[in-house]
Amino acid sequence: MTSYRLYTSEKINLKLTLFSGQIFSFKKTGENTFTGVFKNKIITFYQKNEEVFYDYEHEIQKELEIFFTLDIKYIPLLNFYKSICKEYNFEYSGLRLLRVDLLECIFSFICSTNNTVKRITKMVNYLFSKGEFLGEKNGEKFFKFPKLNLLIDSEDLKNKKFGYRSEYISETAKSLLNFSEDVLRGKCLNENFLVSLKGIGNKVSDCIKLMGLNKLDTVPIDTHVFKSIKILFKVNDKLSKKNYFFYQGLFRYKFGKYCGIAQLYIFKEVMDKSNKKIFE
DNA sequence: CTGCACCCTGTTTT
DNA sequence: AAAAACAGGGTGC
Repeated sequence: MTSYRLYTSEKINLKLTLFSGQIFSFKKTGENTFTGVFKNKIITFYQKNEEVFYDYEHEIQKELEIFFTLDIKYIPLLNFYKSICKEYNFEYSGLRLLRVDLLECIFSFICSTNNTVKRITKMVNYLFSKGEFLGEKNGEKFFKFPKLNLLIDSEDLKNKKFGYRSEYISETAKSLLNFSEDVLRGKCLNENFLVSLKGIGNKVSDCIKLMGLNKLDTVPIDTHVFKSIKILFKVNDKLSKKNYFFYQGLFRYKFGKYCGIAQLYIFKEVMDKSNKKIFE
């Protein structure tokens, strides 16, 4: 395990980014120190002033640039959003959109329905605990994401208070069992595949596309984002299965091909304003 | 195809 | 103190 510096053209706020409801597998393991699993190995990030360092088996600058979407320059993008939208501030805070491992993403967001970040985190940690043990950091244990056959025991999940999501996880694991990860990636890019899985509707599917499939023009519409859509486009409507794609199209037309990032920043502002403690 | 009750559980509000 | 509503939706009738 060696320590490396992550070189970034824009400052990253680790805490903001790792606990913003995009990924649920990182744990605080010290002062400004966060540990999780990246590409099946333990990674520890820590922030010293504005610089980010990481402990990993080897140097992974390029891979982390992808993880933190450092290939996209947020500051010009946010300036553009400021120019076309006065309802929100779009202040760069070091919050980054993440590109998350596809399988982790799928099962995390199945857990997310009608749920809070706190409990999603608990559930996702339990799923990880079924995987191969990797090691400990500051008393916390870390595991690889489990093989799919370890996720089909719905009774076990029910006992762990997964509720009606137990069947969703079990059924989806069974459905995905046949595919290699490469094949799966291709299939998930298909417009209709994700929503054909149990427990995945439009919103969860869009979360998976945005974070797990590098489709940055995707805007997952939850109740909070829909509230801001009503303000932005001056409509008074209810979100339904039918008009979901209409409003998504409206949002995409306004904010362009990285509108998923606009969504992330708007969502954050809405959460901050409504004083909801979702980020902890 | 649309609308709507219901779903598990933990927390907050009434 | 108990009940209802809500929480970053989805399913199935």
